[in-house]
Amino acid sequence: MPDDLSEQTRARLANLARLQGRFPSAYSYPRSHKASELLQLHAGAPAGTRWPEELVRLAGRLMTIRRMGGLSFADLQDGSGRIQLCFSKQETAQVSDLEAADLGDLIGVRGYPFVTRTGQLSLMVLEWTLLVKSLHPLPDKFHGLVDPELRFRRRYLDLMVHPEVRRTFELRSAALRFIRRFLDGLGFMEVEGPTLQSVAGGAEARPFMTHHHALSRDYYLRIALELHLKRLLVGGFEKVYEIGRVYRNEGIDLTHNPEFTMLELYWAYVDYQAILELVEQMLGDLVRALTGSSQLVYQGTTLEFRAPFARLDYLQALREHVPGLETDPLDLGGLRAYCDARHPEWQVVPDYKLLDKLFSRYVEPTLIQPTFVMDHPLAISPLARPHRSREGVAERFELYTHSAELANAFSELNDAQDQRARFAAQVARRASGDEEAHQQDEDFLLALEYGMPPAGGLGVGIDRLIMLLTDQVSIKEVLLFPLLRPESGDRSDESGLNRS
RNA sequence: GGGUCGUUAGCUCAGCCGGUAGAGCAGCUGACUUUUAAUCAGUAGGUCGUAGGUUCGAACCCUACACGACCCA
Repeated sequence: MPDDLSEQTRARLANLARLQGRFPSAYSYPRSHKASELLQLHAGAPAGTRWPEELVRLAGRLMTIRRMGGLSFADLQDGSGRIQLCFSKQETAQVSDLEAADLGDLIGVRGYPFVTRTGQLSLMVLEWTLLVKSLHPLPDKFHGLVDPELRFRRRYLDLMVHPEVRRTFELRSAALRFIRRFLDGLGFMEVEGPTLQSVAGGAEARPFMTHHHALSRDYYLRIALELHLKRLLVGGFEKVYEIGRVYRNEGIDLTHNPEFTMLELYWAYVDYQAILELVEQMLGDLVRALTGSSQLVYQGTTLEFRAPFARLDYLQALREHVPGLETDPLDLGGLRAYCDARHPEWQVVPDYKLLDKLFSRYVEPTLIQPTFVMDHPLAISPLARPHRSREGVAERFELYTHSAELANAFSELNDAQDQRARFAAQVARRASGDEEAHQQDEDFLLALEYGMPPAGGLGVGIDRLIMLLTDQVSIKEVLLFPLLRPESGDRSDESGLNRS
């Protein structure tokens, strides 16, 4: 045995050696019930009841043991919940083996249900077996795992000891399942675009770069799903969606993780009004499916998801909320002058980004209840179609809730020549140092030149949506494995088991 | 990128004005047949994030770095 093993691991290995002869290594353990099923089965039975004929088998992790000489109680946790086990010298010869059991061990038990004096449904164990030894102590059984860094680095421990964390991810899964079912029900087809792309387009963001050795060239990880889904519209698929990871090379904070999940959908022969109605219905139904009502409480604020959601014109909102703004927001010169006077700290911000700056600063904080912000300036909507009856704006909307953007949609630009001109403007921005501006994507333009049907499209940040649904403030709480820097220094792990 | 705070036993945390390290849980030994944060008695366990510096003496003061949390850009 290596010397650098912790005292606790050493004790567990000794216990393992003691049990190994008695319990052959298990490859399976047929279970008759899950913990919660058994609890439900006998819910409400009076204290003292026993079902000695009813032999059941459970398997799970030993979370606590309370030894009292000839009688011991323990809690067994499986995927469904926890149930109390009882080991009595009168009922099983294996009480002494229990001395070599450690918290965290996975065990299988056979026994019969009964209700204790205090009314707790428990399993009287007649026979138990070790399925695998846990070589490390569990986190504090009362306080759990508090250190956020440890929680994310060893998410398995977090999940093991915090049922509410488990519930967050179950809810995430349920929400995604709901969305897929909803879209499938409308006749949408789920597709998968490439994550390795020679041009990373569809959004304004810095991409990650990687290298393909056999092809001897660099590729980007995708920053959006958009441009390939639109190629599918050209190809004749009329209702497609993708739920997938995108990667953006930017900082990490409460609402940003470098990889996150987007939903994008494209629907041929409709405009953004149809998409708006779809969003309204999908989110309304989703909230109802998960909470049982049209309301959601997020950070103490009750959000009402009953249709119709509020509508707010983008330019109108700027005029109303930006103090002292006299000029037309579309007049970039006037905007520059205003900002120079009022926000000198934005002098390095390019003119075309001032709209967004002002919107974030003055309008977003007011958008608490679900609100569709309508018809954004064309200058900040390079993939959206110009508004059919208004100058300078696009047929576009974003849905805001609790001051956060949840969805972004437009009538998709399908004029190849206009798109080419928009890209050219983006490339000029790039040349002037804006690393987030779009790159020219000739391959995409070629597709557009074959003719993409008029269409509505939608993007939804799934992680932000899940945060809202699970009342979480940090995106790390809705990602199973958020990105962290590698731990510093020579990480000779505390068990030494991974080293030889 | 800037600022603030944090990092002490496997986990959760104390540690005063700088005087040489503490508790609870977990572990180990023992008692205990209705406990459920079991209880009781005993016991072992520490590169105090890392590297420097100041000092007779540093977990504590100073500097740099690493990782994390929060705030700002």
